Amino acid sequence: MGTALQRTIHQLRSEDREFFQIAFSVDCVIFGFDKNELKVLLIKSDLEEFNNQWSLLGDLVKPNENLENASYRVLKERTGLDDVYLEQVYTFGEVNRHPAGRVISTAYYSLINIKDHQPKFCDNELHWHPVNEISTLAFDHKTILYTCLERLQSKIEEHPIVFNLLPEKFSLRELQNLYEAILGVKMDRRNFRKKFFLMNWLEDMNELEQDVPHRPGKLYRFNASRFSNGKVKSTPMPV
Amino acid sequence: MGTALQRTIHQLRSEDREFFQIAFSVDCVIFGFDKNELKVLLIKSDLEEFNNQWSLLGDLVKPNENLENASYRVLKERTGLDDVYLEQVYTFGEVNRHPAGRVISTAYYSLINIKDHQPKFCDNELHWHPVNEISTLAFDHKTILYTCLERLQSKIEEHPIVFNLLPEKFSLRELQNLYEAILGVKMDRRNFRKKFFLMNWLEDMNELEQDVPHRPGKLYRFNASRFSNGKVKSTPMPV
DNA sequence: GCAAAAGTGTTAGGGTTACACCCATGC
DNA sequence: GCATGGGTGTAACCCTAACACTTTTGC
Repeated sequence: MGTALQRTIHQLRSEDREFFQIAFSVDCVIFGFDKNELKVLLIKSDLEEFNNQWSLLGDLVKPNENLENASYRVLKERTGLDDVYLEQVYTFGEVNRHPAGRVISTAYYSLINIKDHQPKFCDNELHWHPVNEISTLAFDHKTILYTCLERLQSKIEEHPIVFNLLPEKFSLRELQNLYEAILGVKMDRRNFRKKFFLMNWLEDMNELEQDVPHRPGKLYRFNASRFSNGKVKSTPMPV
Repeated sequence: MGTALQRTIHQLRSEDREFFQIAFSVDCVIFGFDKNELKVLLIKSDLEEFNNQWSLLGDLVKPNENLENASYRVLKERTGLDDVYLEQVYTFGEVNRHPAGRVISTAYYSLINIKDHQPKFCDNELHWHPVNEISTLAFDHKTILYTCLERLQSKIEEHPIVFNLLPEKFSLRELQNLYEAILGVKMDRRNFRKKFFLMNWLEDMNELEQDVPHRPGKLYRFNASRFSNGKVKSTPMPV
């Protein structure tokens, strides 16, 4: 199956060990939202050490490629998407975190809209897993996943990034379901609506949901110009 | 001056370029507090490319050393201190950030108490610089410094870490001056006292300041047990 | 008409902010 | 006694959280 450098980092086998002094990789926690669940895109590991466990998508960083570009490349190769939201979270550098040798890895998370892009990779070894139902992952990927999830949770409290997980037009109910899925809490519907309208992040499309078995809700889209005009609340603690 | 691997990463010269495919380093933003100013510990760069500019303290990560240990080692070698507060912030991986070749670097910041430890390194090329008076630094170290400062600013809003910058016993005035120096804002004295006593992080030592030309203030120390018992306020946004 | 979710306002409580006077000490 | 900063309380405001009924649509 080619040389070590032709494999993705998580396919490297113990017999590749001689190639490494310190290798450097990126791992992408690719979040999606579907059926009211937060999901993460995983790939089957073919390392014997990890016996068919699932792992995050990652790859070695090339000598002439910066970290963010490496993450975009992984995303592009695996999902066909560019122009996605991407944020660096943390770098994992434990000596024995990879069985094939020393691999330091920087974790990024990205937010993509499953509905518009799922067909592009439904036929390979990738799979969307509900974040809540994941018990084990290969390597230290469970730690990486939860570190990224915590970052996402705190990020959405002040920044309008969840829109990257939704179709262009969405109802307030969908938006609230998404917040509830990410934060793992239930929220009050009236307060949620009030807060979002106060934030001034939404633009009313003057359209209604279609094909719902109940009163249809209004559709909105994220209005980036309103956000860049508006100020993000900052609380200059501690007093 | 020895081989490339014997030099610290920021002393590497262009003629060392051949050694690199990708090298990996840590950079430490070492914060201190003195004379009501937030300071950072810097070292003179001897790269000709950077013509005597100041730079952060850093070093290459060894193949059998994890990232945090590498940071502790830099701190120990340079300041004689271990057991300091240390937090990873961000990894900087631009292709051309180091003139000697490709160096990816993970930034950590640490908080140390200048007053108790300054004598240990007053005689070498290290110097404490007021953060507010820094105009340029070697490499991308100014970006690294400000990234770490922003992390510190948000961190102290919810976590009791500033005590690492103070002597064991301190007055509320000193504590407030420290918060003001880090956050770059003025705060109301009465509200500051009220909030801190509510937080329940402080233990009254029943001692007073000495040798001050005015009414002496009470001395306190941080009470870790109170903190671990107490809950940190969390605001489950966005609603 | 019935089920299901959309849409809508008010109130109480808690936290934050703004603000002024007396007190203790050194000189 | 005077200069300096320590120590203290209250009131207004804002934000958050809790809470129930009517409306619209599909079936």
